[in-house]
Amino acid sequence: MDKDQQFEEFILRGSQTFLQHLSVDCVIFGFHENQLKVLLIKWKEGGQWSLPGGFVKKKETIDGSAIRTLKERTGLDDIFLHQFYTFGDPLRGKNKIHLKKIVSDSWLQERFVSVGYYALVEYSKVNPKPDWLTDECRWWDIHEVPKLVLDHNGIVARALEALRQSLNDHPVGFNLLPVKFTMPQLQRLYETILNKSLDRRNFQKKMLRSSTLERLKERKTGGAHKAPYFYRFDLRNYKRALKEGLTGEW
Amino acid sequence: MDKDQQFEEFILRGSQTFLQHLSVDCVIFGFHENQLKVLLIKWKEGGQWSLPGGFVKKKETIDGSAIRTLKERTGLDDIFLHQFYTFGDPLRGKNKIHLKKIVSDSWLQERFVSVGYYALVEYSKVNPKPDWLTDECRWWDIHEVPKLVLDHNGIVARALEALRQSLNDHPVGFNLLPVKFTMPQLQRLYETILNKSLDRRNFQKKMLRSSTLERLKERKTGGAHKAPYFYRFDLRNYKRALKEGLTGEW
DNA sequence: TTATTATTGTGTTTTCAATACACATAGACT
DNA sequence: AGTCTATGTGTATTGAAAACACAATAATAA
Repeated sequence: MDKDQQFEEFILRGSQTFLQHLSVDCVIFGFHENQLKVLLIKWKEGGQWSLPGGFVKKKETIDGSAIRTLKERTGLDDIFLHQFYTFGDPLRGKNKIHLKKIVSDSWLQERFVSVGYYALVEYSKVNPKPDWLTDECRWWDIHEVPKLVLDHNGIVARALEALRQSLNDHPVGFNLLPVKFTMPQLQRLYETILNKSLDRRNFQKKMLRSSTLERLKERKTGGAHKAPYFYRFDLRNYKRALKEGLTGEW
Repeated sequence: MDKDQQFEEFILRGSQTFLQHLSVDCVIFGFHENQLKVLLIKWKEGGQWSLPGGFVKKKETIDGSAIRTLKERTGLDDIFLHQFYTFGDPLRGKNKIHLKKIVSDSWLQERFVSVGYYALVEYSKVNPKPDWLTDECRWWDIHEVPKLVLDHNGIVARALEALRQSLNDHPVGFNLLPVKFTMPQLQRLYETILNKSLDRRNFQKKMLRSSTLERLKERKTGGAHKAPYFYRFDLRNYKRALKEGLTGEW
C-alpha cells in the first residue's frame, strides 16, 4: 500500500479503528541551552504548525494513545506524561487543518474534543521524527512558538500553566535535565518555567532542603568562570518526595 | 410523546443529537451537619447508584453539558464547577448500566470516555431532582458512598483529591457554606475535606490572615455552649485572593 | 606570569508562617 | 450557683522565605 492509498484509507475508514470526535494533543517540553522548548510538527498540506497528537484507538487507553504519539515523535518510551485538561469548545475546529484531499463527509471533518497532555523529556535523547503527514518536526523556544492550528496556542499556554503549578509539588528537573547537571542549570530551568528570576542563594537552599539532590565531586569545566559542581537526583529521596509531596510554593 | 416513546427515541436516535463516545460526570459536593456530602442518583432500571452525568450535544461546550446536568439535578444556575480529569479506560464500561430495553447496537453500548467535573454547591439551596430515567436523587455522606456503576467510585475519589488540592489556592468555603457561617463550621468543612483534624487556634489565624473573612457582630445562638461569631466572606478580598492565589499548604 | 572579569560557593539577618500549647469566657443544663 | 464544654484569645518555638555580602576560581586578556 503506497502513501496515497494509506492516506485515502485513513480518511475514509479511520473511524473504524479510532474513536470518533476524540483526539489527543501532546505538549512536549524539553530544555536546551537554558531555554524551555516545545516540540512541534508542520503539516505537509497547508504548511501549518501544530502540536503533535493523534487519535484514540477503539480499544486503547487515552494515556496509551498519548504514549503512542510520543513514541512516534520522539522515539522514546517511558516518558513523564501528565493529562492536564480536555478541550471541548465546539468552535475550536474553526481554524481547521486544511487537507486538499479531504472528503466532505469524512470523520475528520467532525467536531473533535481533545485531551491535553504535557510531557517532559530530556532534550538530548529526543530524535524528532516527522511522519507521512508532516514534513517537519522540531523544537521551538517556548517564547517563540508560531501561530498554530486550531486552539493549539491556547493549549500550549495552559500546559505551561499546569507545569508551573506542578513545580510546587513535583521535582520537575529530574525529567527535563540530563543525569548530571549543575545548580545554575537547574535554576535556569525553574526560571524559564516560572518566567521570573530567582535568588541564587535562596534557590539553592530550597533545592537542597528537599534532599532530593546529591552533589558530586566532579565539577563542570569548560565554562568561562568558576566551575560549578555537578548534581544528580537522589532516586531514593526523590521517590519519597513524590509520595509525600514537596512543600513550599513559588 | 410518552415516557416509553421518549426512551425509545433516546436509545435509537440519541447519537443524532449527542456526540458519540463522550459523556460528562459530575461530582456534586455539599456540606451539611458538619459532613461533606455527594449528590447521587439511582437508575430505575437495575437500581444501581451513580454519579449524575449526561451527554454532550453536538453544538454544546463540554462545560455547557456539565452546567446543564447540574441545573437539571439541583435546580441551580451559576454553580462553581471545575473540570478535573478525563476518564478513558476502555474497560471502564465493564460494569455497565443494565437497561432491559437496550438495543444491542445502540450508541449507548459503545465505549464512553467521560470528562469529570466537580461542583461545589450550598446544600440548603439544592432541590435534588430525579428524572425520567432515575427514581432517586439524594445526598450521601462522602464516607458512606455505596457501590456505584462503572468506575464512578474512582471518579469520586479523584474528585475529592482534586478538591483537597484546590484547598491550597482557593477559598473553597465560599461555595459550600451559607452566606453567614461560624469559624467552627468552616473548620469542620476543611477537616472533612482533608480528613484530618486541625488545631482550632492555628486554623483561625490562618483563615483570618488571608483577609477574605469578615467577622460580624452577630453570634450564632441555640448551640449548647458559648456562642460563636458569624463570619462572611469579604467579596473584594476574596476575589483578589483568587487572582493572586493564596499561600500555604495543608 | 599576573591582573581582570564574571560566575559560583557560602554564609548572615530579618520577617513571617506553621506548630504546639494554656487560660479565660459564656451559653445551656443540673 | 455550679458544672460542663465549646469558643475566644494569647505566647513561645521552630523553620522557611526573602533580602543581602563577601570570598573563591576558571578562563581570558594584558
